Amino acid sequence: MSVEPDLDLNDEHEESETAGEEPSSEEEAIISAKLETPANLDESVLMTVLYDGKAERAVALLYEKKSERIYAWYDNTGHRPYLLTDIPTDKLRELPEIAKLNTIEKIEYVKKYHALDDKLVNFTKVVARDPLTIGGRPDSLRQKLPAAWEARIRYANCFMYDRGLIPGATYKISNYNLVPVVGEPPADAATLASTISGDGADKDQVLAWFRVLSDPAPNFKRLALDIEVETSDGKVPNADKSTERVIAVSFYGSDGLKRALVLMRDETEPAPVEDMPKDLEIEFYDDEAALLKQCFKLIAAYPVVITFNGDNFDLKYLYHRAERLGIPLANVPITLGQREARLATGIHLDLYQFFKNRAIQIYAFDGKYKEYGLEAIAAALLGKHKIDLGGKLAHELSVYELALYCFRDSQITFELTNFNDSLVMKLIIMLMRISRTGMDDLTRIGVSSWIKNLMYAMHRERNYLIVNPEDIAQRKNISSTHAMIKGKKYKGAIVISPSAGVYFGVTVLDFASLYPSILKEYNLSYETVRCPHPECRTNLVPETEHWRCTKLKGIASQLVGLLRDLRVLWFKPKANDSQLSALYRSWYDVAQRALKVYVNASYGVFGAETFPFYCLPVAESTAAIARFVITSTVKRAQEMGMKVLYGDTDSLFVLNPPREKINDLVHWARANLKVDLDIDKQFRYVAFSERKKNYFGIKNDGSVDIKGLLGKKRNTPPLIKQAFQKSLTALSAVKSPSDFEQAKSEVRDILKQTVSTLKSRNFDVNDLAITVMLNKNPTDYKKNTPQHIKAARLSEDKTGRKLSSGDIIRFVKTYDGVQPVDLVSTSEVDTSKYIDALRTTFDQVLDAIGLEMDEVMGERKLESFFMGGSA
DNA sequence: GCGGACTGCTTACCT
DNA sequence: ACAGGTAAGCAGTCCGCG
Repeated sequence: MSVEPDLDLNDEHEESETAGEEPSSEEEAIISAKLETPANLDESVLMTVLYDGKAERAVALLYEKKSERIYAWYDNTGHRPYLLTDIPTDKLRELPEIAKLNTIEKIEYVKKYHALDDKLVNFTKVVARDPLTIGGRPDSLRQKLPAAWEARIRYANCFMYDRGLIPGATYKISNYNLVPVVGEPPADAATLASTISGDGADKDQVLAWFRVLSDPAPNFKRLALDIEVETSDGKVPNADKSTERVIAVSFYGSDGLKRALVLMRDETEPAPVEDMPKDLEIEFYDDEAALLKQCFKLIAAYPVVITFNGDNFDLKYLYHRAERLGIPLANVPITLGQREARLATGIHLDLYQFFKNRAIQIYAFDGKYKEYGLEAIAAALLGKHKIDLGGKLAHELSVYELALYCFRDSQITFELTNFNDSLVMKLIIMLMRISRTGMDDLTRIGVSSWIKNLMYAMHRERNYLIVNPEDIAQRKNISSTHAMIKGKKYKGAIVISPSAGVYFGVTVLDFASLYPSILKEYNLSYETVRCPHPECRTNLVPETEHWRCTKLKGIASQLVGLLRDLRVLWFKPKANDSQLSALYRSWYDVAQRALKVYVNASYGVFGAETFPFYCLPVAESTAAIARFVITSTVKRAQEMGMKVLYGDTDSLFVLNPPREKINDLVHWARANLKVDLDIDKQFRYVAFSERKKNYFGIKNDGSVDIKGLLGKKRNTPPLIKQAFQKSLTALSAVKSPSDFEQAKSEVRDILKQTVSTLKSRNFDVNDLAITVMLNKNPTDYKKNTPQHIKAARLSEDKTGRKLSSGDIIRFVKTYDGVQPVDLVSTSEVDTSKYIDALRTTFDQVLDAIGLEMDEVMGERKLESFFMGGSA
């Protein structure tokens, strides 16, 4: 059995400003004829669910573990798209626009729990034959009805939620039916499930989570690919036009495939390069179309294909190039959507999209990479690099050099999914399960959509109405605090001002996942903050006029609480449990990391208008309670005779606290504030200037923690950074107050040395480069022209290469403004600007250790260096 | 015409 | 398109100054 490919116009098109709108999804649902639809299938991972317009049915893509292939399962339950409305069925049938529609299959009453009003409500459910009848066209039902609910959910997702399908989990096909494969939960999980369910969660539900998250993922068969394109005019190749030839395509497969396809251009007798990997197979082609056909054959042979920016470049380019060369579309496994390149034969994973996700960058990888290029990410996570062409372009290489260059990119792209025991693949699978999101979507959408998807699924599971964003806004678009920052909607966290100085023996306490704990313990959710019950109105959140429900447990509160508890009480301890095999430990570690990513974002989304459950009072209450928690704890600590030096949001820096007092404080916080206070770390000493978010601390083992200081910022020139690093090394040797004189004198020497380097111009301009990232395209800076934009424009003029958002600018300050670092000579450098920068960078350290710059530099004021250096 | 006070823009950071 | 808070540098504006 096979299915014709078809373009499905699904739903969700216009009204892009509407919160809760799906990203355009129509084009996604192109299913190829190439996938088999077997009657029976062994254990398989549910990869994604799509809608097949031709078949008019949802289709699940499954990765069978045994055969390592993708199969399709078509819905055989007769599920259909629908929406809800409050118009009674008989009235609805009389409406002319309904009467004349022949794609409506059924109109019936359903009861839904309306959480905002805490009551069961009757709705009319309009079931249609296809998603476009519901939404996605100007004349769709959702546009015609005065009010509609659940009409904006992509059909494939709607189907998934109604069927309770969990992407990433294990299923099989048995006599054409899709059935979950459920493992037994670990024996000791039952006890814990009772504990967690004590908070209002259903015990079976907790056990279901255990089963799903504990099930290890297979090691997916996959193929990484990368292409190189000729660039005759020196411009970046345009993937929408594909006018230039594809000169190389390389592959790296999990099965050991290492191959490069290279186009023969002028060379007749290619000369191999020295250090060619022995197992790299190179195939030469005279005909570009033949090369592409071979490329497509390989792509089609793998269930998962990995690229780095394939959505916007590699696969897009290949598609349009194939079109241009007249390759029949039936031989091209790629289909292009609005925002992604899809494969008819499997799943396309674009790692660029995944790593660019802020939540992944910050929480999963601790901010180890700061730029989103392949080179930067591979360097940070793998310690591997692209081949340095030293300014040459790919098409200027010999065919062997080109093969090697291209191949290295495929290799590191693959390794990004393979390092650390395939951490990235596992993380993706785990996040798919938690967020109820297919692999294709998960890697392309942000956390707010991950959370939205799970929330929708939970609403359907419990027969809650999925309310419209307007329903929430109408009832509670109200704020009662003022943000510190202009343009922000409400007041956030508290930062305690430190007093300048060096403090020996500092313990840092912090509240364990404070915001999620507050959502859980204080019953915060869109329906429980400012709930409809008059009797709850006195249960006020401090500093606000919001009240919290005393009668019912909020759905978001419960969900966040459940995920938090699973992480803290189960997966985190199990990840460190030496009783368990290494395999399970590492899997549990992935689980706890994925849960952390998810749970950490769960507060912020309530303050984001784009989140369909956007509810300012929830975000505001969370922040207000967090302020209450930290201020009360500080007060309590002071009453107990402890000195609190500093604190930021959820942390307290305490001077030499006795162990018993800490224990008392921890118990007090649990009992009175319902939050867990932990010992985070211990410093031999901490040095504060009086700036907030700005200090350094030396741990007992001599390691250094630097926070917020200019010396660690990316836009500080290397010369100054190095001086700063050296000074901190000197300071890290300080063991007691009496060691300070020595360290101070070293800092003094470093500073003098640096000033003299600047003054004598005995530097490399690269060491003076200020590195800044473009957050917009250079043409989009309308309000003013910052220095890095001036430099960027100069650079564009000179090289002819357009710079764009995400690019890095390196520039140097000169006597008449700025210059890109590549275009500047030593004599143009305005050294006084750098002495100023050195001063501000060191002021932050010197303020803390009780020195002054002028004092450090001796009698001669810095200005005199400046006079001597310039003019 | 010029400098100081001010505001706003921009980036990078912290939690 | 998860949030707000802080530091810093620079661009641009307004005002006063006989």
